[in-house]
Amino acid sequence: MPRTEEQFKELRVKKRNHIMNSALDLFAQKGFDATSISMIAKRASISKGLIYNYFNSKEELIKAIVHDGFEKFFVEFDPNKDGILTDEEFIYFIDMTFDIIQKNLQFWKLYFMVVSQPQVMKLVEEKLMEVLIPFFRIMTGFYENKGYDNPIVHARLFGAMLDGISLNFMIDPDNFPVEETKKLIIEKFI
Amino acid sequence: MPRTEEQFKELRVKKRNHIMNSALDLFAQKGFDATSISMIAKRASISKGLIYNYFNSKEELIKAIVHDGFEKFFVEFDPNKDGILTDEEFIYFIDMTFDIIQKNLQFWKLYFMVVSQPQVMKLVEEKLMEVLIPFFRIMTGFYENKGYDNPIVHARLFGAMLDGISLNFMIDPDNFPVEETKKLIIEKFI
Amino acid sequence: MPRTEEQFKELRVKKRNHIMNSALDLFAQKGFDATSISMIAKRASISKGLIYNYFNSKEELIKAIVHDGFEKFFVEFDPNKDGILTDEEFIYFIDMTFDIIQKNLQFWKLYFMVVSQPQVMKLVEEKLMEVLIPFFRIMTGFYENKGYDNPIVHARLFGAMLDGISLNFMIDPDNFPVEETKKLIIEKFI
Amino acid sequence: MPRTEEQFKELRVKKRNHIMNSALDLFAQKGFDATSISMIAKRASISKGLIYNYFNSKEELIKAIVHDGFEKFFVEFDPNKDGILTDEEFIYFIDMTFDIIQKNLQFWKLYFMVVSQPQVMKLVEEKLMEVLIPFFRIMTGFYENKGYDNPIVHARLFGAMLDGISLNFMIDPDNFPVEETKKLIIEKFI
DNA sequence: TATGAATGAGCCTTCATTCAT
DNA sequence: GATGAATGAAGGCTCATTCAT
Repeated sequence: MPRTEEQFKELRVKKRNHIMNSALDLFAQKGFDATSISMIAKRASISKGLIYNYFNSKEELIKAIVHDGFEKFFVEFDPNKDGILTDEEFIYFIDMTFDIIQKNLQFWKLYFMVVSQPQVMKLVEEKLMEVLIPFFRIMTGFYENKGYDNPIVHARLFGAMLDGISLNFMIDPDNFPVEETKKLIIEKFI
Repeated sequence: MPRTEEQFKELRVKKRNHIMNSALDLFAQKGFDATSISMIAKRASISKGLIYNYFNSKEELIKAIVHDGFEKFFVEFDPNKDGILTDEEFIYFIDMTFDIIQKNLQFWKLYFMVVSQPQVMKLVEEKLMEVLIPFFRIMTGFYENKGYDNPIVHARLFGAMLDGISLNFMIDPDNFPVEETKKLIIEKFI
Repeated sequence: MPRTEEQFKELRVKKRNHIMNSALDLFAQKGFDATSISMIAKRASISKGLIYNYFNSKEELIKAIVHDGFEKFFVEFDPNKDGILTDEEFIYFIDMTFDIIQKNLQFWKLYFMVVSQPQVMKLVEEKLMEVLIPFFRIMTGFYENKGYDNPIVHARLFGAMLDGISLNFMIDPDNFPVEETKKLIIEKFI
Repeated sequence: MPRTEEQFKELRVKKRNHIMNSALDLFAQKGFDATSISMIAKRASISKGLIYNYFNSKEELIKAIVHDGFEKFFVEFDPNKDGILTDEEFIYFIDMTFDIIQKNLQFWKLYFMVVSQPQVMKLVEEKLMEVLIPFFRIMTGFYENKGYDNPIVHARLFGAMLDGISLNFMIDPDNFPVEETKKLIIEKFI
């Protein structure tokens, strides 16, 4: 009894995700260059060759991981999709951000790795901008609506601070004072 | 008749620095793994082998670069070395920080590369802490003296923000609104 | 459709032996250090990289060769496996020894190379002892049964002489008076 | 006050010997390839360059060591230089041999290393023969005078046994039953 | 005579990628 | 779709030897 095309496709998607997750774990733990295709294959319990059935190269693989990760992040940001952030949404967003980072620690480790390694950054620059530009637009709008005279600088500082916090949180997640930091951010940036 | 010991020593120090500078350029530009010893040799206009006359391994080389860089940074921080930061010193420090980053862009690229690549981070973790711990102690003291009730969280947030700003500045130095950001930081964090 | 596990295994065993034989030839002919992985690959008509698919390092490779060789030797010694050597078995053993050396000249060259190169000896010391200790036990038993008062010294002298003969035979096999030497040994050591 | 030419020459000879001794130690301990010129220089407390002032190459150096060692051995063998060995001289020779080996353990380690490494053997083959041929001539003469019908085989077996004993002694000098072995040799080979 | 910086060839090893099965 | 043997380029590193001083 042959499977339907649908079933095949679903299987492929599942396996593809499985490979990406295995790779993400290793990339985040060891770095891009220090992770070999062999290691990924072993971790995913498949053969080396099969990886090339799903991704054309190691670079395509990390590209796919980063793209996917940002796609997910994008969906969770700006809840009602109107491009406008109210104070309540802003607070909710801060909450969400820590939540997302905590749940996807691996991915954010990868993110910083990518950002600080030019050779890898090139691969994902475009996708990154696709996410960051709307983010800055919304944040700038938020400060504009508050009537600040330099909303762009505010937005950039806020973005930078978020990067910094993520970085620090990621380096030592267990000792980071999450709740108190949230409060302080809200106090200072709203 | 051989050179005097003095002559040899001077030669070594000079050449060592030359190698470190060449390596820093490439590490910052391409990343640690993507930079080969061959490339460093070519950039420094010396033979591959000579590098190993000055550094036992590629890892030792990056270690030396990071150590050196932090040593310099350490000297410029806390101007009067009393471990106490006044408001004026704080403002001066913000100024200095941007200055230092601007002048040593390469080094700070390297710094983020190091922090976000576990395999490299291990090599310099100790030295890094040697610099960061006093920094946090002083910052915590600063907020304590201001009578805030959670000086540690303030200090961490400030540190994180500084990381984030450096990172953003570093990625796109030409379009970063330096002066306005400085003002905003002072306004928000003093 | 991939090969069956069976097919892969057979392939591996065959290729592994092929590599070991190629390596043995060269090690025996040129010495361990003077034989490069490149040379072995060329002799085996495979790529350098493939050798590392079968052996983790050059050291592992020589280790495997020595282990294998001794394993074979061990099987041919002490024919009826009772741990006791009769006069007839002793004579047979002398015969066998020359035979084995003659047939595995390469391997015995390697053996002396190994024994006299500390850095290589370390690698195979354990395996060597695994073979030599039972050999000495049996030889000591042989002289004990003859009622000699210093069977251990007899056994050692016999072993030493065998080493020496092998060494001399190996250096110039064509001019070595095999048959007459056998007779003389039997005459002197029985 | 300039030194006389004589004094210069003596100094050169002394330094040359010093280098050779340092090198011998290391060659015997680590093997020829595993010993670098740098290590020899360090052990001799001189510069790398100076070694090349005394020896044209690493190969020349080991050659000189082996030549020198055999020269010394040759002098101590056949005490009265008449080319004839009496029973007493033979016994004395056995004694001497163990003595010499014990006193020059390093050198004899080197000897076996050399013999079993074709690449090195080539370098000293000629010199070796220069010593071995007279040795065999004398030993053959010894057995001829005793009226044996195969004096050459006797001589070769004796030589081989001496090699074997030296090898075994060298591998584990502390546990070798020197005195008893001497007795046994005399008993069996005279 | 003596030094050690400098070279460059060559070594061991790794790994992304291909391909026959 | 799936396997893993096989390749080949490149990387880090060592070391005999040379040479300016």
